[in-house]
Amino acid sequence: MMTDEVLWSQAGTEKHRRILDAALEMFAEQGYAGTATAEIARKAGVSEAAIFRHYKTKKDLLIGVVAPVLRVVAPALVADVKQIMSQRYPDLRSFLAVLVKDRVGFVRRHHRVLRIALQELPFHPEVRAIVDEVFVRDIYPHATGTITDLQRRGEMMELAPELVMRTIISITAGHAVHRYYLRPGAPFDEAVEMELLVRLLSKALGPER
Amino acid sequence: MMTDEVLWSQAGTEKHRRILDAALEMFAEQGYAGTATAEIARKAGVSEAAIFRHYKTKKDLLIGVVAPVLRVVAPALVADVKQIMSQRYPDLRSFLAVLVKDRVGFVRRHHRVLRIALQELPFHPEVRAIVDEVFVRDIYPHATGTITDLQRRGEMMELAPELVMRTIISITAGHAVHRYYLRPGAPFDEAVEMELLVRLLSKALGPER
Amino acid sequence: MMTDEVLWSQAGTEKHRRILDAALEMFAEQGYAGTATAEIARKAGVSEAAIFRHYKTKKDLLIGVVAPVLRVVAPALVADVKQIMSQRYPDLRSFLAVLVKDRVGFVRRHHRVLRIALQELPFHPEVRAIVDEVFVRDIYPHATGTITDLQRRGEMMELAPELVMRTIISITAGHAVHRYYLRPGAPFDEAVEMELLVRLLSKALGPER
Amino acid sequence: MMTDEVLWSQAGTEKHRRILDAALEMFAEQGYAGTATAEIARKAGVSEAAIFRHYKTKKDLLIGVVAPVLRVVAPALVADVKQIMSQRYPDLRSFLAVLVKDRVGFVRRHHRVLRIALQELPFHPEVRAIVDEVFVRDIYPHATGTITDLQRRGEMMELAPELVMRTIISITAGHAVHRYYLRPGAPFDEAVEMELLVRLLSKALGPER
DNA sequence: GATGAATGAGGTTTCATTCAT
DNA sequence: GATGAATGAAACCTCATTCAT
Repeated sequence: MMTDEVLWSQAGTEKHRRILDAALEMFAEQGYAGTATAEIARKAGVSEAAIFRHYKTKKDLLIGVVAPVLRVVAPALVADVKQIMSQRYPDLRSFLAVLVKDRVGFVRRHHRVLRIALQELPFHPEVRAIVDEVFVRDIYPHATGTITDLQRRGEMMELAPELVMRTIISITAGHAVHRYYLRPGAPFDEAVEMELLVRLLSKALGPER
Repeated sequence: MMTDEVLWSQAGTEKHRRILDAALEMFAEQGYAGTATAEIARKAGVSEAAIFRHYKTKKDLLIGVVAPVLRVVAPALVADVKQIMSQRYPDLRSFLAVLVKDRVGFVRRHHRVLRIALQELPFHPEVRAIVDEVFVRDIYPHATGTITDLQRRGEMMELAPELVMRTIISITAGHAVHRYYLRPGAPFDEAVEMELLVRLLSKALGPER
Repeated sequence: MMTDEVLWSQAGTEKHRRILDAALEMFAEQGYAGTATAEIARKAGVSEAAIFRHYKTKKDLLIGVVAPVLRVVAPALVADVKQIMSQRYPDLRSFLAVLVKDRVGFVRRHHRVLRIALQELPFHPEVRAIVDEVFVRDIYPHATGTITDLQRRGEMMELAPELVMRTIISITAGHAVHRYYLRPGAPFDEAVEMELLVRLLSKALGPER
Repeated sequence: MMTDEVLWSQAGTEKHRRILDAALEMFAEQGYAGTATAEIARKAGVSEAAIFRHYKTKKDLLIGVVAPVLRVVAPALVADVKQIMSQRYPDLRSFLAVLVKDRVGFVRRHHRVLRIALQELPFHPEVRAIVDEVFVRDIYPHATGTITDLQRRGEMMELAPELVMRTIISITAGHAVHRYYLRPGAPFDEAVEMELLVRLLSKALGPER
């Protein structure tokens, strides 16, 4: 089960990796502005100066934590989606089953980075730019094609692709926010929850009677 | 149309009100940790010391900004919901139409306080406590009754009330997040969006075929 | 005998004045880059934060130390010079006697600020700008008039006023540099030195045989 | 035309030379305290560690930059002066012509090192020691001899040799300061300026009428 | 012999909070 | 009651210097 820490491809040294791990955890827990570089250094077991050797500023460190996941990992997963999309499914439900499973897994693996990205989105133009870029360039175009295809085949209601995406994201994210943000630590059965998400989305987005 | 600033019932003096207005705006824009008390004082046109006359600490000020809306206003609106719920509707759709309109209006009026509450939720137990309290005490019980009633009448699919609520909140919040958080300033037609929300929720939550 | 410290007209409070005094002394002794704000604070007997309450940055403090003398005091002395210039002297020598005495006194009173100004001149455009401004606007024009007048009366050799000034300044400054910079603390007789300066300048600038 | 960089006789390797060149330039431009060793390393195209292989401390590097010029080059030029002095001149003016030309050339070739030496003089006893040593041991004795000789021959006014030297240095340095320090980059005609210096010095130091 | 990584000490600046006036 | 001044603590960041590789 790949976790965020595995993908510090930029980090050459062991200490560099520890810095990124610590920053990831602290930023997710306390927010960017609420985390002191000294705390990160302490948690990483390095000197503060070591942080600033790798990142000129604290904000560069934030970018260094958030960017890899959004820029390196997201597109990789988009490839999965493309592969998912390129296949034929007997119906909308089977398609959603595969898609939702993939997305839920993505969120599970990267929920801390995603939390940071969302939390800092309104405060840092740089973070917003990365999110925009990934969505507009990598995700949106492919999704549009698949959605219109499903609609042409009568499997999905007529609705602007953008709104279809927003609906899928809303329901999936609602689940994620509840799980990781509002009730962290609460027990839950991922398979059951996923089955529910698929059911709700199938009904909501299925063709109108 | 009532706005956040109107409800500083606690604020006796003009200055006190200006402090709360300034804090509301800065906390929403820059986050709690990213806002200096000096900035708030400057924006409010008062001395920093004036802030600390009314609030012992900066965190007290945060509570002073967030609590009124969640504690005073939310229950007031719950009363509306109760009234909404107590009526009989020809079908699920008409019910959702009224409910969604009410909720969307609430978010429109208080979106800055809501943003602060959500942003600071994970960092301040005090804020989380308020949100929990309002939900568990005021909203959840009433909603449960109404939902089971609708299900008994065959208007709504069988699903734990908590999950029904989460679905309604997810889709409504997804809309709000998009509007106020991801694309602030983008033009949009509230009536059309609300109609869409109702349509999607009707389909998602309607009885299974 | 007025000293630098007297002219902190900008300093409202006792502590503010102590900050400027300490900064003046430390900058003169150790240079701008070689002086820590903590040292200044300690010497002034205030907290470091107090410094940054009055001056946004360390460089602003430098300007705050240098500017008053160059901008407020220099023009005041220029007025003296103007008055000196407007009188008639029996010969070049008596004129130079008055002028040199005035200048030497100025340097004696403000040698620390002048030292700072000269030391930091090449590193800070702001300091250079002030020096340029004072010279070009206040000193150069008046001096030009007087010099050409003396030349018309046959008391002074023919030479571009700018070069006359540079000669006067060179010899006077050479004396000052020796006294305050190269051999600080060495005993010396100001009256004798001044008499020598006048003698050399009279000969150098007198009409050619 | 020899420049500073040529005389790094101590520098065995190419890298060592590049370090000294870079240090010379940065110290002259930004001052010793205002220059980081990292900047020097970057400009020299070597690692910071390389600097500390050659010089134990940053201050040692300063000495390594300043000392060669003052200790190795200055005496060499003193030899020239000695040779200049040992000749007979028809009058003071021709003597000064040769001397001034020599000195002005020296300053032109080494103005950056001289600037550093002057700038750092008050902050580093080591630098002061070198300057003192060169003056007291190499330059002063020879100059004294020559000056008294000229005075015995009636070519020069009666004045303590030290003061004669200070006068020559003041006027020459005034010219240099103007050229390299106050108005760097301004166009000027060295021959004309030198002629002026000789004229002024001849008049100032000539026998009294 | 050279370097990239690392760091302790210290740099400037900001912050929430207090207090004399 | 309100404020301008003040501050201790801590923020982010830089520096000269060392050391494992």
